[in-house]
Amino acid sequence: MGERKKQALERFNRDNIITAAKELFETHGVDHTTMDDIARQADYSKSTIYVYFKSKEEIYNSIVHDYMDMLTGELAIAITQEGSFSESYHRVCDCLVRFDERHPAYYAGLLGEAQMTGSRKKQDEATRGTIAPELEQLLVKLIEKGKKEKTLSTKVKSNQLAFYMWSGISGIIRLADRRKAEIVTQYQVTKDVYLSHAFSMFYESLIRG
Amino acid sequence: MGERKKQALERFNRDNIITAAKELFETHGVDHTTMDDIARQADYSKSTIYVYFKSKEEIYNSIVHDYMDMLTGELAIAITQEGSFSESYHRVCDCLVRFDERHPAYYAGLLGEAQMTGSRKKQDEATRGTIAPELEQLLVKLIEKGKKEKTLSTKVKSNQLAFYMWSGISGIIRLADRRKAEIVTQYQVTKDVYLSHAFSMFYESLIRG
DNA sequence: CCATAATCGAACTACAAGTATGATATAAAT
DNA sequence: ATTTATATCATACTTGTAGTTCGATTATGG
Repeated sequence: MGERKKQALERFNRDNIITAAKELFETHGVDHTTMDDIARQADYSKSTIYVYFKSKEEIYNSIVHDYMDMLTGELAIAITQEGSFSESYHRVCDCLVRFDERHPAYYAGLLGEAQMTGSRKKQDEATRGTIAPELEQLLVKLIEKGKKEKTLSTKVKSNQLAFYMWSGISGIIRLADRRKAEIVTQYQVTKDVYLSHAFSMFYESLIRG
Repeated sequence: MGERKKQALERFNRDNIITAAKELFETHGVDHTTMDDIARQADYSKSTIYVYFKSKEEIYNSIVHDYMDMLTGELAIAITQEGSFSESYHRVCDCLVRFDERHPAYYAGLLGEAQMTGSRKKQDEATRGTIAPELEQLLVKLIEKGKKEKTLSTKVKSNQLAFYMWSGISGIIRLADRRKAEIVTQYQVTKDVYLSHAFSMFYESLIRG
Protein backbone atom coordinates (compact mmCIF):
# COMPACT_ATOMS: atom_id res chain seq x y z
CA MET A 1 0.00 0.00 0.00
CA GLY A 2 1.24 3.48 -0.85
CA GLU A 3 2.41 5.75 1.88
CA ARG A 4 -0.32 8.25 0.97
CA LYS A 5 -3.08 5.72 1.30
CA LYS A 6 -1.64 4.37 4.49
CA GLN A 7 -1.67 7.77 6.11
CA ALA A 8 -5.20 8.46 4.90
CA LEU A 9 -6.33 5.19 6.39
CA GLU A 10 -4.61 5.90 9.64
CA ARG A 11 -6.28 9.27 9.87
CA PHE A 12 -9.64 7.75 8.99
CA ASN A 13 -9.40 5.17 11.73
CA ARG A 14 -8.11 7.57 14.32
CA ASP A 15 -10.97 9.91 13.49
CA ASN A 16 -13.55 7.20 13.88
CA ILE A 17 -12.15 6.19 17.22
CA ILE A 18 -11.96 9.75 18.43
CA THR A 19 -15.49 10.45 17.34
CA ALA A 20 -16.74 7.46 19.28
CA ALA A 21 -14.68 8.36 22.31
CA LYS A 22 -15.90 11.94 22.26
CA GLU A 23 -19.50 10.83 22.40
CA LEU A 24 -18.93 8.45 25.26
CA PHE A 25 -16.70 10.81 27.20
CA GLU A 26 -19.30 13.54 27.02
CA THR A 27 -22.29 11.38 27.83
CA HIS A 28 -20.86 9.03 30.44
CA GLY A 29 -17.75 10.86 31.57
CA VAL A 30 -14.15 10.01 30.83
CA ASP A 31 -13.60 7.84 33.88
CA HIS A 32 -16.69 5.76 33.31
CA THR A 33 -15.87 5.05 29.70
CA THR A 34 -13.87 1.89 29.15
CA MET A 35 -11.71 0.99 26.21
CA ASP A 36 -14.18 -1.79 25.43
CA ASP A 37 -16.94 0.79 25.35
CA ILE A 38 -15.00 2.86 22.87
CA ALA A 39 -14.24 -0.16 20.74
CA ARG A 40 -17.89 -1.19 20.66
CA GLN A 41 -19.07 2.33 19.90
CA ALA A 42 -16.54 2.79 17.11
CA ASP A 43 -17.19 -0.70 15.78
CA TYR A 44 -13.59 -1.77 16.06
CA SER A 45 -12.05 -4.51 18.07
CA LYS A 46 -10.13 -3.43 21.11
CA SER A 47 -6.87 -4.63 19.62
CA THR A 48 -7.38 -2.33 16.67
CA ILE A 49 -7.92 0.59 18.97
CA TYR A 50 -4.52 -0.12 20.43
CA VAL A 51 -3.01 -0.10 16.97
CA TYR A 52 -3.98 3.53 16.55
CA PHE A 53 -3.66 4.76 20.11
CA LYS A 54 -1.23 3.50 22.64
CA SER A 55 -3.47 4.31 25.60
CA LYS A 56 -6.77 5.73 26.70
CA GLU A 57 -4.89 8.80 27.77
CA GLU A 58 -3.61 9.32 24.26
CA ILE A 59 -7.18 9.30 22.99
CA TYR A 60 -8.18 11.82 25.59
CA ASN A 61 -5.21 14.02 24.84
CA SER A 62 -5.95 13.85 21.15
CA ILE A 63 -9.44 15.15 21.76
CA VAL A 64 -8.16 17.87 24.01
CA HIS A 65 -5.70 18.80 21.34
CA ASP A 66 -8.43 19.02 18.72
CA TYR A 67 -10.56 21.21 20.90
CA MET A 68 -7.56 23.31 21.77
CA ASP A 69 -7.10 24.05 18.09
CA MET A 70 -10.75 25.00 17.83
CA LEU A 71 -10.55 27.20 20.86
CA THR A 72 -7.38 28.98 19.82
CA GLY A 73 -9.02 29.60 16.49
CA GLU A 74 -11.98 31.23 18.14
CA LEU A 75 -9.74 33.16 20.47
CA ALA A 76 -7.64 34.39 17.61
CA ILE A 77 -10.75 35.86 16.06
CA ALA A 78 -11.89 37.36 19.34
CA ILE A 79 -8.55 39.02 19.78
CA THR A 80 -7.75 40.21 16.29
CA GLN A 81 -11.22 41.46 15.43
CA GLU A 82 -11.49 45.23 15.35
CA GLY A 83 -12.48 46.91 18.55
CA SER A 84 -10.84 48.09 21.74
CA PHE A 85 -8.86 46.03 24.19
CA SER A 86 -11.86 46.03 26.44
CA GLU A 87 -14.05 44.58 23.74
CA SER A 88 -11.54 41.92 22.86
CA TYR A 89 -11.10 41.05 26.51
CA HIS A 90 -14.80 40.49 26.92
CA ARG A 91 -14.97 38.50 23.72
CA VAL A 92 -12.23 36.26 25.05
CA CYS A 93 -14.06 35.75 28.32
CA ASP A 94 -17.17 34.93 26.42
CA CYS A 95 -15.35 32.46 24.22
CA LEU A 96 -14.05 30.59 27.21
CA VAL A 97 -17.36 30.51 28.99
CA ARG A 98 -19.12 29.16 25.95
CA PHE A 99 -16.43 26.62 25.43
CA ASP A 100 -16.72 25.43 29.00
CA GLU A 101 -20.45 25.12 28.57
CA ARG A 102 -20.18 23.16 25.38
CA HIS A 103 -17.37 20.86 26.43
CA PRO A 104 -17.18 20.68 30.20
CA ALA A 105 -15.43 17.31 30.02
CA TYR A 106 -12.42 18.89 28.33
CA TYR A 107 -12.23 22.32 29.83
CA ALA A 108 -9.94 21.15 32.59
CA GLY A 109 -7.74 19.42 30.06
CA LEU A 110 -7.41 22.59 28.05
CA LEU A 111 -6.18 24.44 31.04
CA GLY A 112 -3.48 21.83 31.31
CA GLU A 113 -4.76 20.79 34.64
CA ALA A 114 -6.33 17.44 34.86
CA GLN A 115 -4.18 14.72 33.49
CA MET A 116 -6.26 11.65 33.03
CA THR A 117 -7.11 9.82 36.17
CA GLY A 118 -6.64 6.19 36.87
CA SER A 119 -3.93 5.73 34.32
CA ARG A 120 -1.47 2.94 34.95
CA LYS A 121 1.50 4.87 33.71
CA LYS A 122 2.70 7.82 35.68
CA GLN A 123 1.70 11.02 33.96
CA ASP A 124 3.96 12.58 31.44
CA GLU A 125 6.11 15.01 33.35
CA ALA A 126 6.88 16.93 30.20
CA THR A 127 3.32 18.00 29.51
CA ARG A 128 2.22 18.57 33.07
CA GLY A 129 1.16 22.14 33.59
CA THR A 130 2.11 23.14 30.11
CA ILE A 131 -0.17 25.68 28.54
CA ALA A 132 -0.27 25.53 24.80
CA PRO A 133 2.27 28.04 23.48
CA GLU A 134 -0.19 29.24 20.83
CA LEU A 135 -2.65 30.10 23.53
CA GLU A 136 -0.01 31.96 25.46
CA GLN A 137 0.93 33.87 22.33
CA LEU A 138 -2.65 34.91 21.77
CA LEU A 139 -3.04 36.18 25.29
CA VAL A 140 0.17 38.13 25.00
CA LYS A 141 -1.12 39.59 21.78
CA LEU A 142 -4.25 40.73 23.57
CA ILE A 143 -2.22 42.33 26.33
CA GLU A 144 -0.10 44.12 23.81
CA LYS A 145 -3.17 45.44 22.11
CA GLY A 146 -4.14 46.96 25.46
CA LYS A 147 -0.73 48.45 25.93
CA LYS A 148 -0.70 49.93 22.47
CA GLU A 149 -3.92 51.80 23.08
CA LYS A 150 -2.62 52.86 26.51
CA THR A 151 -5.35 51.03 28.34
CA LEU A 152 -2.76 48.86 30.07
CA SER A 153 0.36 50.00 31.84
CA THR A 154 3.61 48.99 30.18
CA LYS A 155 5.31 48.50 33.49
CA VAL A 156 4.50 44.83 33.76
CA LYS A 157 5.85 42.36 31.24
CA SER A 158 3.24 41.31 28.75
CA ASN A 159 3.62 37.59 29.28
CA GLN A 160 3.39 38.00 33.01
CA LEU A 161 0.27 40.10 32.71
CA ALA A 162 -1.18 37.57 30.26
CA PHE A 163 -0.51 34.84 32.75
CA TYR A 164 -2.24 36.78 35.48
CA MET A 165 -5.20 37.45 33.23
CA TRP A 166 -5.48 33.80 32.35
CA SER A 167 -5.34 32.63 35.94
CA GLY A 168 -8.03 35.07 36.94
CA ILE A 169 -10.38 34.34 34.10
CA SER A 170 -10.04 30.61 34.41
CA GLY A 171 -10.45 30.76 38.17
CA ILE A 172 -13.65 32.71 37.77
CA ILE A 173 -15.06 30.38 35.17
CA ARG A 174 -14.13 27.24 36.99
CA LEU A 175 -15.77 28.19 40.22
CA ALA A 176 -18.82 29.63 38.55
CA ASP A 177 -19.25 26.38 36.70
CA ARG A 178 -18.82 24.24 39.75
CA ARG A 179 -21.27 26.19 41.81
CA LYS A 180 -23.76 27.53 39.35
CA ALA A 181 -26.63 26.25 41.44
CA GLU A 182 -25.60 28.38 44.42
CA ILE A 183 -25.05 31.40 42.26
CA VAL A 184 -28.62 31.33 41.14
CA THR A 185 -30.22 30.50 44.47
CA GLN A 186 -28.02 32.55 46.77
CA TYR A 187 -27.00 35.55 44.73
CA GLN A 188 -30.24 35.66 42.78
CA VAL A 189 -28.60 36.31 39.46
CA THR A 190 -28.10 34.00 36.53
CA LYS A 191 -24.70 32.53 35.99
CA ASP A 192 -24.23 34.73 32.95
CA VAL A 193 -25.01 37.90 34.84
CA TYR A 194 -22.67 36.90 37.61
CA LEU A 195 -19.94 36.11 35.14
CA SER A 196 -20.22 39.31 33.20
CA HIS A 197 -20.06 41.21 36.43
CA ALA A 198 -17.07 39.23 37.63
CA PHE A 199 -15.22 39.75 34.36
CA SER A 200 -15.86 43.46 34.54
CA MET A 201 -14.48 43.62 38.04
CA PHE A 202 -11.49 41.63 37.02
CA TYR A 203 -10.96 43.95 34.10
CA GLU A 204 -10.44 46.75 36.58
CA SER A 205 -7.48 44.93 38.05
CA LEU A 206 -5.90 44.64 34.64
CA ILE A 207 -6.08 48.26 33.66
CA ARG A 208 -4.64 49.33 36.99
CA GLY A 209 -1.82 46.79 37.01
CA MET B 1 -16.50 -2.63 76.62
CA GLY B 2 -18.01 0.72 77.65
CA GLU B 3 -19.29 3.04 74.99
CA ARG B 4 -16.76 5.66 76.06
CA LYS B 5 -13.81 3.38 75.62
CA LYS B 6 -15.14 2.05 72.35
CA GLN B 7 -15.29 5.52 70.88
CA ALA B 8 -11.85 6.37 72.16
CA LEU B 9 -10.50 3.24 70.52
CA GLU B 10 -12.23 4.02 67.28
CA ARG B 11 -10.74 7.47 67.26
CA PHE B 12 -7.31 6.09 68.10
CA ASN B 13 -7.40 3.65 65.23
CA ARG B 14 -8.76 6.12 62.75
CA ASP B 15 -6.03 8.53 63.75
CA ASN B 16 -3.32 5.96 63.24
CA ILE B 17 -4.63 5.08 59.84
CA ILE B 18 -4.96 8.69 58.83
CA THR B 19 -1.46 9.48 60.01
CA ALA B 20 -0.07 6.66 57.92
CA ALA B 21 -2.13 7.64 54.90
CA LYS B 22 -1.05 11.26 55.17
CA GLU B 23 2.60 10.30 55.04
CA LEU B 24 2.15 8.06 52.04
CA PHE B 25 -0.16 10.43 50.21
CA GLU B 26 2.34 13.26 50.57
CA THR B 27 5.41 11.26 49.68
CA HIS B 28 4.12 9.01 46.91
CA GLY B 29 0.95 10.79 45.85
CA VAL B 30 -2.63 9.76 46.50
CA ASP B 31 -3.03 7.75 43.34
CA HIS B 32 0.13 5.76 43.80
CA THR B 33 -0.69 4.81 47.36
CA THR B 34 -2.60 1.55 47.70
CA MET B 35 -4.73 0.39 50.55
CA ASP B 36 -2.17 -2.31 51.21
CA ASP B 37 0.49 0.36 51.49
CA ILE B 38 -1.57 2.20 54.05
CA ALA B 39 -2.24 -0.98 55.99
CA ARG B 40 1.44 -1.84 56.07
CA GLN B 41 2.49 1.66 57.04
CA ALA B 42 -0.11 1.87 59.80
CA ASP B 43 0.69 -1.67 60.96
CA TYR B 44 -2.84 -2.87 60.59
CA SER B 45 -4.29 -5.54 58.41
CA LYS B 46 -6.21 -4.38 55.42
CA SER B 47 -9.43 -5.80 56.78
CA THR B 48 -9.05 -3.66 59.88
CA ILE B 49 -8.59 -0.58 57.75
CA TYR B 50 -11.94 -1.33 56.19
CA VAL B 51 -13.50 -1.59 59.62
CA TYR B 52 -12.68 2.05 60.26
CA PHE B 53 -13.03 3.47 56.77
CA LYS B 54 -15.36 2.27 54.13
CA SER B 55 -13.12 3.32 51.27
CA LYS B 56 -9.89 4.95 50.28
CA GLU B 57 -11.87 7.99 49.36
CA GLU B 58 -13.22 8.25 52.86
CA ILE B 59 -9.67 8.30 54.18
CA TYR B 60 -8.73 11.02 51.75
CA ASN B 61 -11.81 13.05 52.59
CA SER B 62 -11.09 12.70 56.27
CA ILE B 63 -7.66 14.15 55.78
CA VAL B 64 -9.02 16.95 53.66
CA HIS B 65 -11.53 17.65 56.37
CA ASP B 66 -8.83 17.80 59.02
CA TYR B 67 -6.78 20.20 56.98
CA MET B 68 -9.84 22.24 56.21
CA ASP B 69 -10.34 22.73 59.92
CA MET B 70 -6.74 23.79 60.26
CA LEU B 71 -7.00 26.17 57.37
CA THR B 72 -10.23 27.77 58.49
CA GLY B 73 -8.62 28.24 61.89
CA GLU B 74 -5.70 30.08 60.33
CA LEU B 75 -8.00 32.08 58.10
CA ALA B 76 -10.16 33.06 61.04
CA ILE B 77 -7.10 34.53 62.68
CA ALA B 78 -6.00 36.27 59.50
CA ILE B 79 -9.41 37.84 59.15
CA THR B 80 -10.26 38.78 62.69
CA GLN B 81 -6.84 40.11 63.65
CA GLU B 82 -6.68 43.86 63.95
CA GLY B 83 -5.75 45.75 60.86
CA SER B 84 -7.42 47.06 57.75
CA PHE B 85 -9.33 45.11 55.16
CA SER B 86 -6.33 45.34 52.92
CA GLU B 87 -4.08 43.81 55.53
CA SER B 88 -6.53 41.01 56.24
CA TYR B 89 -6.91 40.35 52.56
CA HIS B 90 -3.20 39.95 52.13
CA ARG B 91 -2.95 37.76 55.20
CA VAL B 92 -5.63 35.52 53.72
CA CYS B 93 -3.76 35.26 50.44
CA ASP B 94 -0.62 34.45 52.30
CA CYS B 95 -2.38 31.79 54.34
CA LEU B 96 -3.60 30.06 51.23
CA VAL B 97 -0.27 30.20 49.48
CA ARG B 98 1.53 28.74 52.44
CA PHE B 99 -1.08 26.07 52.79
CA ASP B 100 -0.73 25.11 49.17
CA GLU B 101 3.03 24.92 49.60
CA ARG B 102 2.81 22.76 52.69
CA HIS B 103 0.10 20.43 51.49
CA PRO B 104 -0.09 20.45 47.72
CA ALA B 105 -1.70 17.01 47.71
CA TYR B 106 -4.77 18.37 49.45
CA TYR B 107 -5.09 21.89 48.14
CA ALA B 108 -7.36 20.79 45.30
CA GLY B 109 -9.47 18.82 47.72
CA LEU B 110 -9.92 21.85 49.91
CA LEU B 111 -11.24 23.84 47.03
CA GLY B 112 -13.84 21.16 46.63
CA GLU B 113 -12.51 20.35 43.22
CA ALA B 114 -10.84 17.08 42.81
CA GLN B 115 -12.83 14.20 44.04
CA MET B 116 -10.61 11.23 44.34
CA THR B 117 -9.60 9.68 41.09
CA GLY B 118 -9.90 6.09 40.12
CA SER B 119 -12.59 5.31 42.62
CA ARG B 120 -14.91 2.48 41.71
CA LYS B 121 -17.99 4.21 43.00
CA LYS B 122 -19.30 7.25 41.23
CA GLN B 123 -18.44 10.35 43.18
CA ASP B 124 -20.78 11.60 45.82
CA GLU B 125 -23.06 14.06 44.06
CA ALA B 126 -23.93 15.72 47.32
CA THR B 127 -20.43 16.93 48.10
CA ARG B 128 -19.37 17.81 44.57
CA GLY B 129 -18.48 21.44 44.33
CA THR B 130 -19.46 22.19 47.87
CA ILE B 131 -17.30 24.72 49.60
CA ALA B 132 -17.21 24.37 53.33
CA PRO B 133 -19.81 26.74 54.77
CA GLU B 134 -17.41 27.86 57.50
CA LEU B 135 -14.98 28.96 54.85
CA GLU B 136 -17.68 30.85 53.03
CA GLN B 137 -18.70 32.53 56.28
CA LEU B 138 -15.15 33.65 56.90
CA LEU B 139 -14.81 35.14 53.46
CA VAL B 140 -18.08 36.98 53.85
CA LYS B 141 -16.83 38.28 57.16
CA LEU B 142 -13.77 39.63 55.45
CA ILE B 143 -15.85 41.33 52.79
CA GLU B 144 -18.02 42.87 55.43
CA LYS B 145 -14.98 44.22 57.18
CA GLY B 146 -14.08 45.94 53.96
CA LYS B 147 -17.55 47.35 53.56
CA LYS B 148 -17.61 48.64 57.13
CA GLU B 149 -14.45 50.63 56.61
CA LYS B 150 -15.79 51.86 53.25
CA THR B 151 -13.00 50.22 51.31
CA LEU B 152 -15.52 48.08 49.46
CA SER B 153 -18.68 49.19 47.74
CA THR B 154 -21.88 47.98 49.34
CA LYS B 155 -23.57 47.64 45.99
CA VAL B 156 -22.64 44.01 45.52
CA LYS B 157 -23.91 41.35 47.88
CA SER B 158 -21.25 40.24 50.32
CA ASN B 159 -21.51 36.56 49.56
CA GLN B 160 -21.29 37.19 45.84
CA LEU B 161 -18.24 39.37 46.30
CA ALA B 162 -16.72 36.76 48.58
CA PHE B 163 -17.28 34.17 45.93
CA TYR B 164 -15.61 36.33 43.33
CA MET B 165 -12.69 36.95 45.64
CA TRP B 166 -12.28 33.27 46.29
CA SER B 167 -12.38 32.31 42.65
CA GLY B 168 -9.78 34.90 41.78
CA ILE B 169 -7.40 34.09 44.58
CA SER B 170 -7.61 30.37 44.06
CA GLY B 171 -7.21 30.75 40.32
CA ILE B 172 -4.08 32.78 40.83
CA ILE B 173 -2.59 30.35 43.29
CA ARG B 174 -3.40 27.30 41.28
CA LEU B 175 -1.81 28.48 38.11
CA ALA B 176 1.19 29.93 39.87
CA ASP B 177 1.74 26.59 41.53
CA ARG B 178 1.39 24.63 38.35
CA ARG B 179 3.76 26.78 36.42
CA LYS B 180 6.21 28.04 38.95
CA ALA B 181 9.09 27.00 36.79
CA GLU B 182 8.02 29.26 33.94
CA ILE B 183 7.36 32.13 36.28
CA VAL B 184 10.93 32.10 37.41
CA THR B 185 12.55 31.53 34.03
CA GLN B 186 10.29 33.65 31.84
CA TYR B 187 9.18 36.48 34.05
CA GLN B 188 12.40 36.58 36.01
CA VAL B 189 10.75 36.96 39.36
CA THR B 190 10.33 34.48 42.17
CA LYS B 191 6.97 32.86 42.60
CA ASP B 192 6.43 34.87 45.78
CA VAL B 193 7.09 38.16 44.06
CA TYR B 194 4.78 37.27 41.23
CA LEU B 195 2.08 36.23 43.66
CA SER B 196 2.26 39.32 45.79
CA HIS B 197 2.04 41.40 42.65
CA ALA B 198 -0.90 39.41 41.37
CA PHE B 199 -2.74 39.65 44.65
CA SER B 200 -2.24 43.39 44.68
CA MET B 201 -3.62 43.72 41.19
CA PHE B 202 -6.55 41.55 42.09
CA TYR B 203 -7.15 43.68 45.14
CA GLU B 204 -7.77 46.61 42.84
CA SER B 205 -10.66 44.80 41.26
CA LEU B 206 -12.24 44.22 44.64
CA ILE B 207 -12.18 47.79 45.83
CA ARG B 208 -13.65 48.99 42.54
CA GLY B 209 -16.40 46.37 42.39
C1' DC C 1 -11.96 -19.32 82.50
C1' DC C 2 -15.28 -17.80 79.31
C1' DA C 3 -17.62 -14.73 76.21
C1' DT C 4 -17.22 -11.06 73.34
C1' DA C 5 -15.12 -7.94 70.46
C1' DA C 6 -10.96 -6.49 67.85
C1' DT C 7 -7.64 -7.88 64.77
C1' DC C 8 -5.39 -10.64 61.51
C1' DG C 9 -4.23 -13.13 57.26
C1' DA C 10 -5.02 -14.76 53.21
C1' DA C 11 -7.72 -15.88 49.66
C1' DC C 12 -11.25 -14.00 46.85
C1' DT C 13 -14.21 -10.90 43.52
C1' DA C 14 -14.73 -7.25 40.39
C1' DC C 15 -13.13 -4.38 37.12
C1' DA C 16 -10.49 -1.92 33.71
C1' DA C 17 -6.09 -1.11 31.15
C1' DG C 18 -3.21 -3.00 28.36
C1' DT C 19 -0.95 -7.32 25.84
C1' DA C 20 -0.47 -11.44 23.14
C1' DT C 21 -1.81 -14.61 19.73
C1' DG C 22 -3.68 -17.02 16.25
C1' DA C 23 -7.51 -16.69 12.90
C1' DT C 24 -9.51 -14.25 9.04
C1' DA C 25 -10.38 -10.95 5.62
C1' DT C 26 -8.71 -7.84 2.13
C1' DA C 27 -5.86 -5.97 -1.17
C1' DA C 28 -1.45 -5.72 -3.80
C1' DA C 29 2.20 -8.04 -6.28
C1' DT C 30 3.75 -11.84 -8.90
C1' DA D 1 -4.93 -17.36 -9.54
C1' DT D 2 -1.70 -17.87 -6.11
C1' DT D 3 1.17 -15.89 -2.93
C1' DT D 4 2.36 -12.29 0.27
C1' DA D 5 1.68 -8.52 3.19
C1' DT D 6 -1.28 -6.00 6.09
C1' DA D 7 -5.44 -4.70 8.47
C1' DT D 8 -8.79 -6.29 11.43
C1' DC D 9 -10.90 -9.37 14.57
C1' DA D 10 -11.99 -12.40 18.63
C1' DT D 11 -10.57 -14.05 22.60
C1' DA D 12 -8.03 -15.03 26.29
C1' DC D 13 -4.57 -13.43 29.13
C1' DT D 14 -1.72 -10.40 32.56
C1' DT D 15 -1.47 -6.91 35.84
C1' DG D 16 -2.81 -3.70 39.30
C1' DT D 17 -5.82 -2.23 42.77
C1' DA D 18 -10.20 -1.46 45.41
C1' DG D 19 -13.05 -3.66 48.13
C1' DT D 20 -15.03 -8.30 50.42
C1' DT D 21 -15.27 -12.50 52.99
C1' DC D 22 -14.42 -15.54 56.55
C1' DG D 23 -12.29 -18.52 59.62
C1' DA D 24 -8.38 -18.20 62.81
C1' DT D 25 -6.26 -15.66 66.48
C1' DT D 26 -5.56 -12.58 70.02
C1' DA D 27 -6.83 -9.25 73.52
C1' DT D 28 -10.18 -7.56 77.05
C1' DG D 29 -13.55 -7.57 80.54
C1' DG D 30 -16.61 -10.03 83.63
